[in-house]
Amino acid sequence: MFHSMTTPAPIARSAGQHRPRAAGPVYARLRDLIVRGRLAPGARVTEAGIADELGVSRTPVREAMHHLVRDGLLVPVDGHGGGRTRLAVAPMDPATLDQLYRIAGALEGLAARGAARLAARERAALAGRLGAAERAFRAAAARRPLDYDRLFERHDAFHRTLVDATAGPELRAQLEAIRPRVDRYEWFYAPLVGPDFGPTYREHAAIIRAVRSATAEGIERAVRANWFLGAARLVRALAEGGAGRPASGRA
Amino acid sequence: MFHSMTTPAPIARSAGQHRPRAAGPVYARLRDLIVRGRLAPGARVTEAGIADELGVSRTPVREAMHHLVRDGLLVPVDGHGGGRTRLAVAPMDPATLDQLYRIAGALEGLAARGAARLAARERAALAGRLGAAERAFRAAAARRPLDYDRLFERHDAFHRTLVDATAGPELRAQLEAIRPRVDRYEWFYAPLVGPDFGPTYREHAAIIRAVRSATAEGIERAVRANWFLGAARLVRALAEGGAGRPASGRA
DNA sequence: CCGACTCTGATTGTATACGATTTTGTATAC
DNA sequence: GTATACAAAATCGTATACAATCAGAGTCGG
Repeated sequence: MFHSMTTPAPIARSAGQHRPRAAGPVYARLRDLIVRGRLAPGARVTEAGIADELGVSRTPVREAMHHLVRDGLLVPVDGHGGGRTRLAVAPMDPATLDQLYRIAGALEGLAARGAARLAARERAALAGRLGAAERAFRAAAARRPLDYDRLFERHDAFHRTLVDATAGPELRAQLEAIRPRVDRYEWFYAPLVGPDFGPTYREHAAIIRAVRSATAEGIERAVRANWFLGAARLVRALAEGGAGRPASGRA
Repeated sequence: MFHSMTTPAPIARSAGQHRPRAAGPVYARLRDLIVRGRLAPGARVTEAGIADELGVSRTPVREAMHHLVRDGLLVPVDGHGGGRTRLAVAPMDPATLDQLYRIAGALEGLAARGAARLAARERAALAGRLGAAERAFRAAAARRPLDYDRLFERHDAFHRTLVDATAGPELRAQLEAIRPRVDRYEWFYAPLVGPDFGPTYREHAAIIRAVRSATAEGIERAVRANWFLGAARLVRALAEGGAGRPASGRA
């Protein structure tokens, strides 16, 4: 397993005899593996297998896997009637994508309403920061060849700027909870959408305008539109173009 | 600990020598303990303590506690800077309550939009079921003395009827994820609100009317209003009335 | 009397052993 | 050739042991 990984090396057994907390790194590693498609949808994942692969015992792996189940990146596989739970990488399908994006839109839209309660000075400052983030995103989108890592980072930064300025801790936590899955779809289908980011540019611009001067309802509408339309774009691209990025993992 | 529990007995060591899956029951038990206030906000929770109390080893308790952290019912206590995480029952405060209810409103509102896409016949049927659920809720609210367990069950049933008919699996999962915390606040502050459920009746009636004949926007607005106004009621009740239900747990 | 230091107890994180159940592979009968 | 029965491997859930670290009490010095 993980034949395509660039670093199949064991987990941080780096310095000294210290036994660093392994569950966190294991989780992060597994999550990224799934989000970036190195572990294909449907691939079965076993505790011992991952543990061997990463050079830790089953205990932290088990904890990480439970975490991933909670994230929706791993799902219990069919039979397990007895009480046993065999896990596999969650499948990807357009219906889930649509729901996920709508949820993200509803949550981020709810957060963004808070921008209307900001003082005029702060609203302007936020709009300015969003403009800067958007410019950075466009710059990344203009580079050739496309650097997807950078592009995703810039795109995330735009939304993070908005959320950090408007959402409370609970809302932020909710958004963080679904982000791995959203990122997974984004990463997977990106080649189908790009390199034409025109609609995204326009929707982001509308968000910035709304943050600058619209009512709470207007801001929320703009944010939701971005997510809802993004979902529609991806679903359509999927229906037309077929499979997305070739998964280097194995099924 | 758990002096006030009615059944401090060990977990299901009931039949045969079978070792039943313990993590699930441990989670459910701990969650209910917190939701119903038997474990007071701020109370520290240790793995070994719970394990002894419930007659299982630390392993399933550990799993359950991680689950509860994810639910937001347990939080890492102050320092934990090193890499160690001591856990305590999450505190309760009006700001969190407000955010939680707004999130629930946004999600359930998003779900309820789906009612507008239903066939006329099914919309009417859903409105009928909601009406029945609402009548059951009012009946429970009219009983004296108030049976909170029954009241909560009926109230949940109303919302569940709506969500089950309109939300996809992802959205339902999101709502389930925040429900324990919502229930916790609901349970804790109920004595402050009741027995005057007039506003709740009116808001539920508005939801039913909207489901019967309004647009997606109208339905969503009605659902949101119920949650947003509910949050406002609880926050206000808290500000006026002071502490809610006396916690029988220890701090 | 107050502050810094040390030591001990408590608590978490990880590793490993064991039992139980499911799944898979093989051989045999029809 | 197919299906069934049995055996063997695999995998999960739990328990327990051990190591490392942190919090707090107690003590000593100023």
